[in-house]
Amino acid sequence: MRYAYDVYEDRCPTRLVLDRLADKWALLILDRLEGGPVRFNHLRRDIKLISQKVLSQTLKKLERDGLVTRTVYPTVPVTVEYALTPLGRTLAETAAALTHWAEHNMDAILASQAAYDAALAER
Amino acid sequence: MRYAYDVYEDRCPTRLVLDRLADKWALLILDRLEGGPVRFNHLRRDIKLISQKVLSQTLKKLERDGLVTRTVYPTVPVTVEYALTPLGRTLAETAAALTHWAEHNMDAILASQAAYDAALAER
DNA sequence: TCTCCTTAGTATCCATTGGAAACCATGTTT
DNA sequence: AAACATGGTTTCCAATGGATACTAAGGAGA
Repeated sequence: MRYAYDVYEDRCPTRLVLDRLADKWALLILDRLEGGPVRFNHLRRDIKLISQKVLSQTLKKLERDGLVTRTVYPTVPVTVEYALTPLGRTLAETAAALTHWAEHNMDAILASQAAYDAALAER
Repeated sequence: MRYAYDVYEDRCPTRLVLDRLADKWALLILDRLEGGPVRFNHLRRDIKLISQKVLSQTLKKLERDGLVTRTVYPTVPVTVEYALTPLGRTLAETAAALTHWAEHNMDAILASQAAYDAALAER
């Protein structure tokens, strides 16, 4: 069985989506939201070195795609909570697989990079 | 059980790896190589609209990370074949999950985007 | 022979993106 | 009054991305 969409085709909207998902920050945010709703500055503190601009932009895109909801509570100062939608949750599982793969296979990759660089320097 | 690495930490090398994997083109290339070795120009034709520069750069990074091998055959003109390493194959499965997710959930995302944009225009 | 085609890239240029830092409004605490 | 919290936007510069043209080596066709 085949899908109606094909990521290998330019013009295919999946390209736009893949472009969105294949983003370091988007993956980390989705991963981080899996445990439940999180506030803006909380995300900012958890995901080290993400800038406010990029966090804000990325959340806006994820909200537009229907992966994340944004809820404002009229406290003082205002509280804004981000949470996964059901659709977002299905993606977060896939995203988690990627981040876990990275954590899991880090040693092999570092070793390969060292060997590659050494071989290059030798020439 | 916990890993020795944590993607949420800056300084953690997994950040660099996630940065590499969280790339539209890298995912598409890994996905494409799952079926077996493929030549440079074949990849270029298959992955529509990828530029030669980006394809070349991405393959080089994947090779450095030990995910892809590059084999040169002294034919005329020269043939260069790219293939997944065993490590690369484990990642390709995860990458495939992402591209398939995109193909599978495209309609829901397009609908969400349309609703979001309509609500924005209304205001 | 001259020109075009193939291979797998590199080189160059410009536009878009990314990140660092400053700034904003609002209101509480010190 | 000054500092801190909230959740952002704005500004600026450096880095990245993509389009295009170019390279070298050799084969095929005119």
